[in-house]
Amino acid sequence: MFTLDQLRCFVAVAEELHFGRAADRLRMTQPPLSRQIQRLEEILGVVLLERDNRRVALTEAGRAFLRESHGILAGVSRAPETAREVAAGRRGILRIGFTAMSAYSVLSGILSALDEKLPSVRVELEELVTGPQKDGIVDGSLDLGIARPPFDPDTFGSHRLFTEDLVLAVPSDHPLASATRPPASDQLAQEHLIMHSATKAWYFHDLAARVLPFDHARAVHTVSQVATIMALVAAGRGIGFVPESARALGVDGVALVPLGKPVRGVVELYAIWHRESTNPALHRALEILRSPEGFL
Amino acid sequence: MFTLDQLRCFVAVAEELHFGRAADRLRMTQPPLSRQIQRLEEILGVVLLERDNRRVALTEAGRAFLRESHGILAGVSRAPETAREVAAGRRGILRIGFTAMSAYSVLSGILSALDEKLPSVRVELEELVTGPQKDGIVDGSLDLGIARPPFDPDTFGSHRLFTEDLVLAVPSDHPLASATRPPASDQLAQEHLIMHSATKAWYFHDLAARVLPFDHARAVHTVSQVATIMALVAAGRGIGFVPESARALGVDGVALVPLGKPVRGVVELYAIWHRESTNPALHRALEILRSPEGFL
DNA sequence: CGTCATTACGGAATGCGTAATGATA
DNA sequence: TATCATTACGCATTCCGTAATGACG
Repeated sequence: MFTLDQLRCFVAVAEELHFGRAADRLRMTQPPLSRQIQRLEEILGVVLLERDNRRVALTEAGRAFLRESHGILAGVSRAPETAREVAAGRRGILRIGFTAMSAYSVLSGILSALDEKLPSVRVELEELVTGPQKDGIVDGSLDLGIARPPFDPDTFGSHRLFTEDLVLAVPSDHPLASATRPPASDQLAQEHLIMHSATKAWYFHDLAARVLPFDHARAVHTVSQVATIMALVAAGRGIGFVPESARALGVDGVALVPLGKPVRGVVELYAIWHRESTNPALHRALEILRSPEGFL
Repeated sequence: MFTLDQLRCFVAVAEELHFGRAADRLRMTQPPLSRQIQRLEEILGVVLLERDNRRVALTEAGRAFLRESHGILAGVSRAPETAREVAAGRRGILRIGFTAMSAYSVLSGILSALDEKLPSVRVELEELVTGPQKDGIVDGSLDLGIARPPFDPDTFGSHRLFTEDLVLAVPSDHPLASATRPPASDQLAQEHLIMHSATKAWYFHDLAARVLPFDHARAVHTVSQVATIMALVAAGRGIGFVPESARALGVDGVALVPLGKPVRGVVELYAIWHRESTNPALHRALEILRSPEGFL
């Protein structure tokens, strides 16, 4: 089979149509150039250049081979740069898992920052709750998760992206909506409570339970999505705890009431990744997420 | 710069993820394979394979470089075959010039035959009268012409493709249209004659003049295209000489009247080419045009 | 101690450059 | 006779294969 050097020799001669000038361009002398062309033709079994002692011209086959050669050499010069860019994390694929609610807080800022700082990194997104995100990171199908704590620090690296308050979602016409002070426990005790699922949304479930010890019997619905709580509250089925970013959902007929100091900043969102990931694009992305100016 | 051998080595290892099996597949021993990979990584300045004594895995950069390598090697294996096919005339470009009238006789048959016998030869068509076809063939912008004689046999190779009769185009309601015998010279002498241009369509001009010595004063129009003659005859402006294939134009109100023995087969159409053309596709095409079964 | 990647070393082949040849205008 | 591609030859480099080494389970 022919070599890349033979290709480069042929391209030079084909473009110069002169062995002397081609050799000059290749920083070599004519004789080895001549032999490389001969050898290439011999290997191919095709005459590429019609030449006598006065004139050099391409045959039709030579023209076709020249086109192919250009393509090959273009690939050859592109390949190392591509590999280096991937190795440096400036190019590649970053598969990100995110919780539905993060789309209303940090996600768009993260995506904009990645787009700006790592334009050649392709980002693939998948909406998943925290559990499946961890699974995906462990089995390698995800590079980065945007998820709720806690995480096993032995397998996951993590970085806190965002904290927000837990607030109370009540119907707009409810007395609590126009109260000037945070509601007291005994005020809440009288309300129907729309709870998060203890299995599918245990993060919010546990958070709410920690903030307000409550009687499970009063839970009128058990849902897994924040947006569903908002809809049920709007429908007058009860009240519920939601993160403040639920405000971005813009559900009519729902007011979000602050709960006071104990729940200030208790809702956390983390970036998580596999500690042993070798994806360079991930590490570049983490630098950006951790940088002082952040991603907003 | 790296070599194709290094690429092949890398691809084998990347696909097998095992130096021993890869070396086996490449019909070589492990040590040189190991060194080739090391050398490739050194040249690129990038780690392509994560390996310890038990496990071989691709890095992200390695995955990217593997994709590029596949592309390069595909080009490398395609290029020689392409060159050989072009050299054999089974692939390439054939630029054909043709006269407008040939589109009503032989052209479509020729194109079908080329399409069938030389499917990988791309045919480019240009409608030109004989003069410019010759120019194009001489300066190399055309490979094949479909033109009217004569040709200088020193520069042009030629092959007669088609002969047809010269016929008389008359209005359908003209007495000559319903005559049972070819018109005599004195009958024609009384008619207005629509003549071909002596410069742009000298072939038909001379042909008509040879068949029927006539008085130039009686020429009422001078046109360069057969189709124009047909239109003028239909409009009742006179009569004219046209090749029989003008019937395919299907102009209403025009009857084509035979002229008798002296003009049987006098209209000729030739394939012409440069005697020194080196385009292999041309020679394959000529084999087809000259073959007994022809191109119809 | 067996497996598998890597290093060490000797021999063969490939490819360069200089010098000579040949062919053409 | 000048130009330009090609052949001849000597030297350096590269690369293979065999043998030895080293690390890990």
